[in-house]
Amino acid sequence: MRNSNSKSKFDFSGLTSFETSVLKVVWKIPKGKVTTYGQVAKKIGNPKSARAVGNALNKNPFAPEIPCHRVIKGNGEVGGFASGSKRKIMLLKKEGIIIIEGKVKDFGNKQY
DNA sequence: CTATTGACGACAT
DNA sequence: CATGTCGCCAATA
Repeated sequence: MRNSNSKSKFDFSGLTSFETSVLKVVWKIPKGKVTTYGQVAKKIGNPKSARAVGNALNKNPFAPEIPCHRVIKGNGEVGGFASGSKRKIMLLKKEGIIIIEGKVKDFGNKQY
C-alpha cells in the first residue's frame, strides 16, 4: 500500500511477522507499567522466544514511539537498550517507575 | 544449508 | 545472592 490512508499507526512494511507481533504487544503496555521479554514471547505464542523478542526490539523500527523501554528482564533487571540501559532507566523513572541498582522496585506489582 | 550473534530464561552450584 | 551452563528462538553473514 504505502498510501496516506493507512489504517495502522505504524508502517510494518519490510518487517517480519514475528517483529510485527512483538511491536503490537509492546505498544499495548500502559504508561507506568512494565512487562518482560518472556511475557511478550508468551503473548505472541512462543514462551521460549524471549531472546528473539529482544532482538526484534533491538531493531526498533519506531524507536521513541513504541514503549520498548517498558520491556525488561524476567528477574526484575532493566535489561538492555539500543541507546544504552542508562537511557532506558531514565525513561522508566520519568513514567513513575523507580529503579534501584538497575532493578525495578515493586517489580511484581508493576507488571502488566 | 550451516555458523554466529543477541535488549533472555531456567536451573545448578 | 552471585556466577556459570544449557537451552530456545529469530535474524543475519
